[in-house]
Order: sequence, then structure tokens, then C-alpha cells
Amino acid sequence: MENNQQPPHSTRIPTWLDSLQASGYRITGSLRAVVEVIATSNFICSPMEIYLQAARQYPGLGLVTVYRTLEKLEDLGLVERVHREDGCHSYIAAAEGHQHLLICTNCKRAEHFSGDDLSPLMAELGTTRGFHIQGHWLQLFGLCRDCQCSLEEAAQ
Amino acid sequence: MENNQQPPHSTRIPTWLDSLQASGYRITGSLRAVVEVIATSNFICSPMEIYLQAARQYPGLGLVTVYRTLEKLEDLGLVERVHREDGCHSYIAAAEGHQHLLICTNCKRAEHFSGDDLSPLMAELGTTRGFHIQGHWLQLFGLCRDCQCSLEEAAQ
DNA sequence: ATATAATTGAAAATGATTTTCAATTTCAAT
DNA sequence: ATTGAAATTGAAAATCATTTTCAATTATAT
Repeated sequence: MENNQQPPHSTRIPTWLDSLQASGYRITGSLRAVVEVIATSNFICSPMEIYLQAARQYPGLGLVTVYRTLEKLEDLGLVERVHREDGCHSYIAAAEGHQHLLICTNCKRAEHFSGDDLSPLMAELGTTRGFHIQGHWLQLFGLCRDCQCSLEEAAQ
Repeated sequence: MENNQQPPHSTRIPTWLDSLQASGYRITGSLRAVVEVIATSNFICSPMEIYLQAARQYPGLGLVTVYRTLEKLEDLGLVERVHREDGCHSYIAAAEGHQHLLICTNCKRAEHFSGDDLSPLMAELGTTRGFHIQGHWLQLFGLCRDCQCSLEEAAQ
């Protein structure tokens, strides 16, 4: 089940733009530039990183517009906010259904996986602790294949 | 396996103070006040909440000192930082060993549980995705027994 | 073409957290 | 008890991500 070299993420762009337009948002140059960056990235991206990349396509872009665009995309469920250790947030294209993230601590590459082996755990906790469970947060951290290699080399 | 009405959390206070002193930190009134609040709480507490409570015991306490004290306690592994949805942080007395948190979304009561059913999942991902997994983040959210009742009443 | 409502970027505001700094306090050694 | 060096303090200022304000611009339905 490869998740990497799958359908080119660029196919997301027209879909997202249609979705945005259908929801009454207007399609502007700024919007396109931000969508292109976040829709095609395999890495979690901070608003600043998105801004810096998108501004190459669309100079004059403002960082505030990136924040506003990400909010729209999140509202439509196209993009997912990722909580970082430092309390800031990064973003990544959302996965279908209920999935979790596996994030490379070195390069920030991220892959989704479905780990619904959690349901029994949650059911058990519901009864033993008397909690009515509503949701959960699960993120895994590690080194992706590329970073394992490059860090090994660097260590020599 | 009740986790609630267990050994009174107040026994943590002398232990923590000893631990702090043994590490070369000086025991001051501010420190005591902050330790007393966080060591005995069953809820996740923000620095501001700790400040407001501790300042009743030790007027003149500064919010900055709360931040500094929490940092010391975290360094010693006595306290654990909890990531919140809004990106801010709350704190709670750390559990023994590797545990996860179950947090009431209404009153912020928190209980630890050990959920090491995750190891097989992580091992599998290591191989299928080529990641070398280093750690994970798991938090469950729900309503504690008390809040389930009080919210039911309120709904009537 | 036009009117209107959405969108824009810049600048200012916010709010949690951190840093700076001079004054105070702890505690080990007298 | 006294002392003195090093740790700790609170206040004020600085930082930094994020949000709000606002007047100017722009997309789109008509």
C-alpha cells in the first residue's frame, strides 16, 4: 500500500478550486498560489513556509491572506491543522476518512495512516473510567527513509 | 483500578520539594505555592490558572515565576506539558512510566492510562512505510462522569 | 458594463510566552 | 548569627504567531 508516489497531488488543485467556488468563495490569484503549495506538498507546512513559497508564484501576497486561505480550506475539510511541539501549527492536505499522521522529525515529510485499532481501547476506557469518549489525537514521530540515510552519513 | 481517590496527591509535595532541592534549586515561598497547586490537582492547569490559585497562598507571586517553576518541574520529569487545541499549554503531574491522558473537554479533569497497545501498530508502520519511529502523541478527549450528568441536566 | 459583496495587504492589536535587569533571598560556609 | 556568592524574584519590555481593523481593490452575478 504505497502512499507516496500515488496519483499526482496536482489533481487536487482543480478539485479544491471547484469546491471553494461552489462554497461561494471567489477564486483569486492569492488563493490559487496558496492552494497550489499546500495541495501538492508531502510535508507539513507552516503558514510562513506556505507564504514564502506561494509568494514566488504570486508576489505581493500577504501572510495574512495565507492565514485566511488556510482557514477556508480547513472549514471545507480540504486541509488539516497539525499541532507542533512548540505550540504553533502547520498544515497538510487532509486525508479521506479518519486517519492519523506519521511525521518525519527531520524533514517534516508526513504520511497518513489509518490506525483504528484504537476503538477497542477507547471502548474499554469508556467503561473503566466512566468517560464518554468523543475524540482523540494521535501523531507518530520518526525519521523517514531518506532522513535515516542522510543522518547516518552525516554521523560518519 | 480506581485512579481517582487514590493516595492523596498531597504526598507528592514533600517528594517534589526534596527532588528540587537535591537538584540544587532553592526552596522559596513562590516555589512552594506553585508546587502545591500543580501537585494536587486532578485537572490540567494553565500557567494562568496556577498563578491565580497559587497567588491566594502567596500574594505577590508573579506569573513569570509560575512559568519558570513549571519549566524546572518539567525538566525533573515531575510535571508534564499538555498540548491544547488552541496551541497553548497546560500542565499536570506526570505519571509513572509511559502513559497517556484522558481529558474531560468540559471541566479539564485528566486521568492517565497506559495504552501500549500501540507498539504493534508502530512496528508495522516502521516496516511498511520505512519510518524509524521515535515517539508518539496520544490524547483522548471526552466527558467525565460528573460532566455527563451535569450536561444532561442542563439540557432539560 | 455595473453594482455589490468578498477579498486584499498593511498596519495595528492581541495574547501567550520569554528575556532583561536590578533588587531580593536562599543556603552553605563561616 | 553573619556573610557572601549564586539563585530567584517581579516588573517591564521584548518576542512571535496569530487575529483584527480598515480603506482600497477585485471577482462575479446581473
